[in-house]
Amino acid sequence: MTQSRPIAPGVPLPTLQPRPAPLRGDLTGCPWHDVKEKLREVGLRPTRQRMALGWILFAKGDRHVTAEMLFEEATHAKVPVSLATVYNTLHQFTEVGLLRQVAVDGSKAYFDTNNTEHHHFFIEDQNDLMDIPASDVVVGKPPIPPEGYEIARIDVVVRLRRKQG
Amino acid sequence: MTQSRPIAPGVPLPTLQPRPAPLRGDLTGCPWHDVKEKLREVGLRPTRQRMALGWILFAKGDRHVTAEMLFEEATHAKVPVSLATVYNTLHQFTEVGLLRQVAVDGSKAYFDTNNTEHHHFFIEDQNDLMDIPASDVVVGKPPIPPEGYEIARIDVVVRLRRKQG
DNA sequence: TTAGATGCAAATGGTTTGCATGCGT
DNA sequence: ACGCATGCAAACCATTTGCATCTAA
Repeated sequence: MTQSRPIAPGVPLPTLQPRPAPLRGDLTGCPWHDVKEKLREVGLRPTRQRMALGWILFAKGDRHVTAEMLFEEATHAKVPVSLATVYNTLHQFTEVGLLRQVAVDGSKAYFDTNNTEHHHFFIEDQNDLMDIPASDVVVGKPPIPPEGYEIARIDVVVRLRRKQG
Repeated sequence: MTQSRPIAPGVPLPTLQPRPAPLRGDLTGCPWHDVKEKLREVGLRPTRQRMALGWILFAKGDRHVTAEMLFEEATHAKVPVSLATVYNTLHQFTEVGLLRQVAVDGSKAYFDTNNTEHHHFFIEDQNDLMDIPASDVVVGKPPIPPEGYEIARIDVVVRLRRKQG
């Protein structure tokens, strides 16, 4: 990461009208249509590459990806996408709350498709991220922020190392 | 940050003999001698630039610095140091437990002179870090790591934003 | 004397940007 | 058609590295 782009705080929920009820009839279970709808809901035009990236990201359940990983997957999937677009898309998705950027400090930026309240294990030797069930880490009493500030988010990263290296 | 260097886990304490008793007589309170001793204790040769950087870092109480900040301070203090040496020194200090690298994900790496158990506020707009008193955030029950792994460290970053931007 | 430190500049590598071209609405 | 999206390549910037020169022990 090179420039300081604030990690999307909380969830700056959709600017567009949230569908009143998610009754999707026969579209249910069709990832492709789900992605299209997801994009519409947040006001992003469902272009070919956004659809493809969204499909890769959200079809397989919770994931932690770097730009490079996503780019590679897209390429393998024969989806023509440039790395710049992958970066753009990841950031746009993050801005609208579809993704969450995880601060592990490593050299790369990680994006998490799970935008619910939860924290992470980080395996240092492998640069590998995994979710910790929300129930498993309890942040006791949140600290009182200084005057004029409020808590945007609390990140907990539990760093793991191999037992007795 | 460009390459993935694992954040120094726990505190890989000194390789050298820890002084049996810190009875320092008239040296007490002299930051310069303290730094020299600190370096000796961890087995680092007290060179001119390490002394100077150590003095800048540790004389003023708890601090959070980036390589650039430390470099600038040293330069202002008329201490001839190259940026590369600042990086080297920061990492060496971190390896021996004199510093602690903080993962805020930002574009830069932060180093904290407070290596005791504590967590951080991070003010997103200002890229500013501050300590949270250890008592103020309670990580309830630490999560159970996967088989074969143990917890190296738990990092908690409380991200702050200005109230009602 | 000599292993370890330092400085400089060049290389690295993730990420961003500028601008011409493409595509969804 | 209009304007956002995309691709490419160059720019960026924090950090690292190679190597020749110094310096603490």
